[in-house]
Amino acid sequence: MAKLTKDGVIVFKVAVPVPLYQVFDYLAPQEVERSTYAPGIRLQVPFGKTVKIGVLIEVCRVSGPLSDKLKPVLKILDQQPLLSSQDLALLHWASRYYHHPLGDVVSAALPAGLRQGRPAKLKAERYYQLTDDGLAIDSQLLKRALRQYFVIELFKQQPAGLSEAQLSAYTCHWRPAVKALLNKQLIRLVQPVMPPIAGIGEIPLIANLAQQQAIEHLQSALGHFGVFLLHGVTGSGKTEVYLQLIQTVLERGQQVLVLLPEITLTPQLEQRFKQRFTGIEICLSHSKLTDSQRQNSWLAMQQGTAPILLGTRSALFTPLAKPGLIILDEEHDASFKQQEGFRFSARDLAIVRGKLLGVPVLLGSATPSLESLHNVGQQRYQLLSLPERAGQAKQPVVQLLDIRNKKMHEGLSDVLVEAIRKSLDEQGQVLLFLNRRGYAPTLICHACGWVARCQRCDANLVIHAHEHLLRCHHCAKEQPLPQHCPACKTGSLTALGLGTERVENTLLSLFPDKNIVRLDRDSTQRKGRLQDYLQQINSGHADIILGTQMLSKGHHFPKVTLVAIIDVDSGLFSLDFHAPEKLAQMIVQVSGRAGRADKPGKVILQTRQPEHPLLTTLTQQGYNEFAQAALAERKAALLPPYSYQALMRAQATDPHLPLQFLRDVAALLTAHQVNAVQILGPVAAPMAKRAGLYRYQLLFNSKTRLVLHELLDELIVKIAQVKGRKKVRWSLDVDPIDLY
DNA sequence: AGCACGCCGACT
DNA sequence: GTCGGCGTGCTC
Repeated sequence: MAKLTKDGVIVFKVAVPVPLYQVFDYLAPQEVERSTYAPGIRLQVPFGKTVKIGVLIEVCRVSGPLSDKLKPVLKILDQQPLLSSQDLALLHWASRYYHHPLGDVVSAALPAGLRQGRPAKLKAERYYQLTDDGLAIDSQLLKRALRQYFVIELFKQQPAGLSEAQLSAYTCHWRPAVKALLNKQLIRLVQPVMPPIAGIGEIPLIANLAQQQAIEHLQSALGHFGVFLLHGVTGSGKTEVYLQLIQTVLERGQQVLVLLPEITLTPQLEQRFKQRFTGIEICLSHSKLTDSQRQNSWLAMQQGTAPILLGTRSALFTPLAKPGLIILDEEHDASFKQQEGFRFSARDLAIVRGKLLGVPVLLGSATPSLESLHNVGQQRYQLLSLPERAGQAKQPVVQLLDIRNKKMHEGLSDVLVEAIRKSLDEQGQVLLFLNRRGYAPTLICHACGWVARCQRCDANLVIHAHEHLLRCHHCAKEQPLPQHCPACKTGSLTALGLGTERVENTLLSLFPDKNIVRLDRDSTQRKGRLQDYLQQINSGHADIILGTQMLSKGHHFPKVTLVAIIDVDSGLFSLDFHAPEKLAQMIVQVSGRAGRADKPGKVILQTRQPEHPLLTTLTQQGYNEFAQAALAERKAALLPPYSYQALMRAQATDPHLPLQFLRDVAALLTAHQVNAVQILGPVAAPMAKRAGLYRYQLLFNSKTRLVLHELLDELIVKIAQVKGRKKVRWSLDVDPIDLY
């Protein structure tokens, strides 16, 4: 097998999708032209007894003796690189930083189809045009089929024809209408001849002074790397800053990558983009799309045929033919961190990517993460503030409501009930927040104290009264709601605590003539249900809106005048040092739903801890003061961002195995490392058993990033020596955000 | 992660 | 005597 020629042999270094910390060498096919050797192309290679699709990382000319293990590449799948050298540099960086195998990292960057070796062809766009009949027809005749009417009107405005992507940009659900019109021979399929229409739809809003300053500052920053934190209170018009800046980038002929926490939860933002950039193709990439839709968005950006991509965290890796700007909205949101497998932070990698591409990165939030604020303090990021609400809207008034020794109606104090009544009398909408779905979190026997526990998790089962069942919120296991206590057979069972279902019942009896909408994962599971409810809320049909976390993300409810957080205390006592930050962000985000338009808003926080410093600082002095205080605490305790952490987790059905594994791992550390880096554990995870698996963890906390990463590098190599490594599932989480 | 090789229990 | 259990080791 070994070859040695006068000029040497060409060897390909290939990233293969296996969890191994190395690249693999292959003999290059002799017949291929030099031009196809570029890194970033996909290759089919033999791997063990199977065949895999890998990505070419490096081309080497080797003239010495070769290892006889080398096998030849089977097939070259791309003529042009799918990933540019900057894309590959980002993946390399991520692989090193997160100590994750490069092959896996490369896989995460490719859409499923390309990963499986399918051709990198953008699906040919179909174009449609009016026929002579279609041109002549009086569209009023189609009024009975509204979609068809709307579509034919569109075609009349665009006599040159429309592509599928353009139709999608104008309207959704156009396919059945187009099919019907084709059948009626009012439109026909034509050869793609048209360039995409470039025109700005909706006219930009008039920006206020702060917005204008932010826009101008950002416009002047285009063309080179820089990180900007746009801190805009809810309703201050961050989106308008994005839109006007994007317009400038498009005019420069460049592309924009916009990352959102959960795009399915922000249809309003997508709508605003479509309205503003009418007729411009806006690509989407999120988990609700099919693989082929995501692949098409990926290729359209990679080839430069589309200018804007809106996507969730994995869209970060989408190649950009003409990169101009990266925007990451709601940068504080935890869903930018992948929580399994390759545990990357899309926010942190966006900054690395911006640097590699030489483009600005814009982070936006009403409640910036402590890390980002710290980076502003370190002058690594530039702060742009939008301190006031756009238009007429006023900041809401926040009240801490002490409910100790107060009369309660299933979690709602008299004072709160009166406030709700008053707001409803004044024709305002009321929004109630309770971050616990189901009827009640605990089912307990009044006679013997038995509690309904999940058999597979260290957790109580939650009562879901409408469905007559008990459900575990950690493993999704369900069982029927028992009628009698399974332990003592005689005792009566009592529901302990509050969930949204229970509060909904209370509200129904307190306000029988009001329309109450409950928004949580249970009530919105059916497709289209969420849209339905949002429609009811925005049309003013809903009087009281009750919901969980869902309410704090992205939705704007302009008619809401009162917001209440029913149980703010439940967030005050977590072990995780990130908890206060998350609670403060939640409170501010939920509060931001109040009084967005002309009506002033009021926010009530029910608490039995009215003196708690987090609550008093936040409500009396605001988020910035809270953040500075929280950062001071982190600094005193030497916690991130003043230290650097990594968490190794291990789990197995037998509790002994992960514990022993992590002990063996800890034993691999040198005396020097044990001195330099704080090592906590191994200990059982806060929820030691979950879905039948016992979980343990080992935490590393280091004053310097370099020392931590050197330790992890050595550890990863040495883990190969640990006997029990195959009997557990282990993972390494760099910069963990929940220590569970 | 796959996949094969390898050494110990209940079956046609 | 075999079929198959999953422990261990390797993949250019």
